[in-house]
Amino acid sequence: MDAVDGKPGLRERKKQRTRTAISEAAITLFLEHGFNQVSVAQVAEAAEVSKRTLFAYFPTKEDLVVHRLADHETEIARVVRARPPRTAPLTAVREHFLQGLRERDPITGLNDHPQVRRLHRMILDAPSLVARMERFKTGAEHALAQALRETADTPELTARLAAVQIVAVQWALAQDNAERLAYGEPADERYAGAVKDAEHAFALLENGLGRLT
Amino acid sequence: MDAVDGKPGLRERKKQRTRTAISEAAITLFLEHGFNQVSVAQVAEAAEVSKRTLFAYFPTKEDLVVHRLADHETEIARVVRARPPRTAPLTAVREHFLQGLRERDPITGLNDHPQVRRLHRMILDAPSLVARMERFKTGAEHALAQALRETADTPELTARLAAVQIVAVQWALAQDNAERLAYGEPADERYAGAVKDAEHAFALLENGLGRLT
DNA sequence: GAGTAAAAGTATACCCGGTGCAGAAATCGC
DNA sequence: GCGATTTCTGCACCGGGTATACTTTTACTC
Repeated sequence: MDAVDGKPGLRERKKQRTRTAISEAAITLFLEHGFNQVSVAQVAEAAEVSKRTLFAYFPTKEDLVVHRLADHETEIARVVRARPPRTAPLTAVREHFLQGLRERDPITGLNDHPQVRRLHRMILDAPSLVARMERFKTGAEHALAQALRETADTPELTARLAAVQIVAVQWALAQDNAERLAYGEPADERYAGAVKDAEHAFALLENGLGRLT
Repeated sequence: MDAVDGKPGLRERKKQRTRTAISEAAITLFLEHGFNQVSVAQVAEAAEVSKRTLFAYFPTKEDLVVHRLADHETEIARVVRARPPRTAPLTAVREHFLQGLRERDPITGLNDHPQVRRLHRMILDAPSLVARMERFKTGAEHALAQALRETADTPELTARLAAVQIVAVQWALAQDNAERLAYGEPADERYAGAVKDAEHAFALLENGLGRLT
């Protein structure tokens, strides 16, 4: 068995296969019966793997779900780093979010595909998953703060403050959208309002809460 | 056994005593050995109560610690509601936070009493407790948003956005202070810097991130 | 291509947080 | 005192997660 083909050896390929097998078995069962209603033992059995092996791939039950979102954790930070020269970080983030709305990126909360909605519902119904998402937010804040420090040489504290505000606002927008779709509003119908709300929110971020009396 | 004394009957008094007995046994053991190193069974034994009874008083292990902070969850909201007429909500929150700094209120992160510091360390060392604190933040956001809606008739979305920003910033300030004290800086020495940072942070909230390039 | 070190997987037993249940014990109201 | 109600308890159980000791599989080398 020469390595004529791609780089990864048999071992790596097998590992990858088991990993996706476990993940897919998990998602399937969780979507069907709910996160709390399915035990990891059942997932392991469905994936034809021992419980111990499952935990070798995913450190906790929650990771079976959230590992798919790991990439988004640093997304805002990447957007800030990759922004065109002489562009304010906030502008870059806003444009990125608006683009997400146009593309119905699930992370904006504006995607009403049944799969996405069911996933959303599943997460909201499981407190431990919600808590895990919060940790995600924290990670995004740290990554963004670092990006701000490094690309806009913002002072330490200012970077942290700006980061937590930006992440919090973006999260709130997404939640608001998702909430409305959960109530049955179609994404295409919500789109205009979502854009207006986003623009309002980013304007608030840019100009501050000073107007509030 | 007449009820010559105060109102609460024997039953209520006993319940209250058991409750504090459990809580204090828990805090003592947790501070001494660490949250994860002590099992609820040990806490129950120390409080001379069955495990089942412990869970009748505190729904989860984490609650043994966090129930003491329950009051702070709605603190910001109360401050906003109780603000003098014609005062901006943000002003009220800022003044309250500055007062907290002066009084070394533990919630500002500027209290270096050994007890407080050990508690802080204990929480940070236990992921499940950190997660629980996040839920606290969420509760504070909701309460504040409602207060803004009701006392400044801020539109729904604006209230939510302002609330998440304010809570996030205040939390970040407290964390920054606590972090520095954890490094050994005395509270009295940190005080001036903490005030300056807080004023900077609230100015940022008021005037927005527009200056950021 | 056989042999072997290293890696991956398994079975089993265990710890801990949390719950259901059935009955004992304490408190209350009269 | 006495019955009704509440509280407490012991025990068995579930599910997530880990330790240990063992077998299987892959990779490397001659």
